[in-house]
Amino acid sequence: MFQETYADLILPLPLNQLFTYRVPLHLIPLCIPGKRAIVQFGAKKIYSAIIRHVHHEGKAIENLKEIIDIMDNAPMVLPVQFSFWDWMTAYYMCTPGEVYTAGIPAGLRLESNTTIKYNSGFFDDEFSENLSLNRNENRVLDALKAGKPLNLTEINDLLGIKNSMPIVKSLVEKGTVLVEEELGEGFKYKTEKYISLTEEFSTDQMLNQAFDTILKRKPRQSEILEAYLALVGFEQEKEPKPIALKEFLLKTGGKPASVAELAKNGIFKITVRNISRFQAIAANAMPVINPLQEFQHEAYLNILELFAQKDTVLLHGVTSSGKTEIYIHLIAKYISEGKQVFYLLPEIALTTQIVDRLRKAFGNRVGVYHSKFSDAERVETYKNLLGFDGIEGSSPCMLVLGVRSAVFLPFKNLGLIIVDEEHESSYKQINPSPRYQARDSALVLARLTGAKTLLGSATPSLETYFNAKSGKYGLVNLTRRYLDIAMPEILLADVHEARRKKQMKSLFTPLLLKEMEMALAQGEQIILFQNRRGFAIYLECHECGWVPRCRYCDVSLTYHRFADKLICHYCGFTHDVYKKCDNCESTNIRTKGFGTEKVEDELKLFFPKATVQRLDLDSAKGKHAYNKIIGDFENGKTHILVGTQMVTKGLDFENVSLVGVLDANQMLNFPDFRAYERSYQLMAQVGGRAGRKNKQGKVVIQTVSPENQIIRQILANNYLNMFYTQAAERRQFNYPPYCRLITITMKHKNKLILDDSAAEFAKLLRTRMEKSIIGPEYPLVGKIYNFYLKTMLVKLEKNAQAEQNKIFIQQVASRILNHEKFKGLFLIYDVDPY
DNA sequence: AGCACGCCGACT
DNA sequence: GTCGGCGTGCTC
Repeated sequence: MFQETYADLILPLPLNQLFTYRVPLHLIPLCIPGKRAIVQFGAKKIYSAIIRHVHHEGKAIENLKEIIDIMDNAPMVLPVQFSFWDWMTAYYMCTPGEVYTAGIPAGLRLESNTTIKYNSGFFDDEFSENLSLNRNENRVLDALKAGKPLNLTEINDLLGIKNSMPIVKSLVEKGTVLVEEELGEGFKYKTEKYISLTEEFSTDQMLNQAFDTILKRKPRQSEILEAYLALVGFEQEKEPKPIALKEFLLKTGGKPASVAELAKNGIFKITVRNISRFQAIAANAMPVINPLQEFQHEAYLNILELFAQKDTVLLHGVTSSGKTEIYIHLIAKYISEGKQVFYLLPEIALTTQIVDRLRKAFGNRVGVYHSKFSDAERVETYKNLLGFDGIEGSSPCMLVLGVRSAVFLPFKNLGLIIVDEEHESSYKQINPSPRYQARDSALVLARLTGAKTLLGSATPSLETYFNAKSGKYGLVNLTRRYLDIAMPEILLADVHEARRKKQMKSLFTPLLLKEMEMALAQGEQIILFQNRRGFAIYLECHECGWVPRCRYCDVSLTYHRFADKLICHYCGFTHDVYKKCDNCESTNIRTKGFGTEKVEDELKLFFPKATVQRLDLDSAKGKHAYNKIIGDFENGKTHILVGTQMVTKGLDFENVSLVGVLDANQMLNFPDFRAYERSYQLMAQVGGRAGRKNKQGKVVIQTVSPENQIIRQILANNYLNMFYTQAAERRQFNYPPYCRLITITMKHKNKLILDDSAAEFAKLLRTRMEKSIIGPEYPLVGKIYNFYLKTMLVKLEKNAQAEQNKIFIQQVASRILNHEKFKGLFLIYDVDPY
């Protein structure tokens, strides 16, 4: 009996369901889970969707649409990845489509775009009199007649209205324009032309004949042919060797026209090959793996021993203990056993420094997956791992260095995952959904693939260290520094006291100034750390205290000197700098607070001869800006580097003798249960940048509370002490690692409805999770983009059935969302918030 | 997320 | 009247 075939597909949309399509007969043999299918969704949109299940149970829905086409010869998403996707969807309370969007590079996700173009078959002379076009319709038509096709957004911009659909529709009805649905181009191979002898002319005999006849009076072509034969080393009866045209012309100085002539005469064959977008490492580059020092070797053996019993090991090694060297030896071991290694690291730590080091050790087998790479490059890496990148002679990378999103790569033979700087908060994706923790996700990936995981950090997160202490993870300590470089000396500068004695010079204490002068005098470099978070510059009226605020959000606007504008950090709203107070008309308006920009300015006053550079999100925006700043500092062009968190990340500089923390309290006072842990981590990491082979470095911490617990622990370089005191607090107040958190953010345009729905939501949740629900409360910023916000914190007991609880939350949520009274309510889940 | 549809206030 | 904003519902 004939059975209709159906496929459940994942569409790249935030919809909490799969969609069933009919599989037409001719596509049935090709329809395999993991491949992409092209389908129409809704009235016009066309997407590439992932085939999740193929089956014969037709839904009760009439008129199921058919799959238009199936794109791939083999699955793009492997069975293990589907397990991983399913886990992520359930754990982070997101939709399959969101995981698809996050996990597959954009070049592999096709989506149609609506374009509107002038109907050239339409003759306006004949009809224009009968057409009554209004002003907007005329403007659109004129623009289309004069220029290229436009999309809807462009027409919206052109007219300055939000929805130009009705206008386009009217124009279509009048026959003046055409609407086309175009599928995006997606990934394209980078190609290169190659030349070789045609088969016909692949023998001595034929070549001689060619020289004597066809090329007799063609000296240019003869030269080219001779040059080719000399270059490739012609051998009788052997396959003719192709050579890249570009390379050939460069080496021989020949003209492309002569080559073309030879091809026309049937002697040369020109082929087009797909080539890699990544620069090849010279074939003769010998792998360099430095031997380990004895204490490092011990740790290495220790890790391997623990891997025999545990799936996860934490390598807790002080800064400059040479963790990377140990990683390299582990990678070499796994690769030699034919296993792939995935090296996960934070965005900012993935620098040329580390890539070069690993390339030196592992040559061409290293793949890099970074957000600064173009999408085409990411597609290439993705396909390379699948084993069909279409590039001759390439094989799947054995080592992949990647950032957060690399956890989605299709490893086929994974043996080891290394998570470097494991404590880094940037492993957590905040927006958009899925709000996943890449370190935690990597652990799940390891479990699913049977790989081992090594977590590495000088300042492990409380969660990880807790797991190591409890025996869930193996623990290896590295307490010595490479070449026994001394730990830096840490000095406290009491800002409070300096203020009292009127000794503060702008942002600097006398101690920090003195140390800076000394370092500069000896030709040494300085890093200054100022975490601007929550402390940006804003304007204030000195007469009445008025502060400019965002029109849409409940926050004050911050001043950006670079753009000379006031900007809302939440919605991006910008406003010109106020010259006059909006409240009292006074012109006495000043800036308050300080960030890295201000520090940079002040430094120029105090140290006019020193070169100062700034490293933060603003200054490192461009593709190469970051590398330039780091490079300048590395080779000594810059004397003082001022930066935010970015300066703390895994960079090693030879000549830095002094690190200054400008305001430790700003971090300590941040309203978050992780503020102390973070402050410790940041200060320990940035402090670790100080010190050189033969000289002890210095760290100066400016603070108003020198007796603060964390400051004391930093001073004593006592991570363990920090761990125990912080863990005790977490236990007392029931925070991770003693429980799991979920924050639920509710959004509505109407404040009253928001309050009502939030109260109702909390009430329903409390029926089953009485003690676990905190709030709802207004967050620090109570209104963003004209939406009022309320948050609720869910604390799940460590051993509670987390999955059951999440399902319960979602059930309650759908009741609330479907409630007539609460229309227009949005919910955002953040599981394990950071 | 798009996109269609329908309601409603504010202009020519 | 009609234009354009905005809320609501649906997508195999």
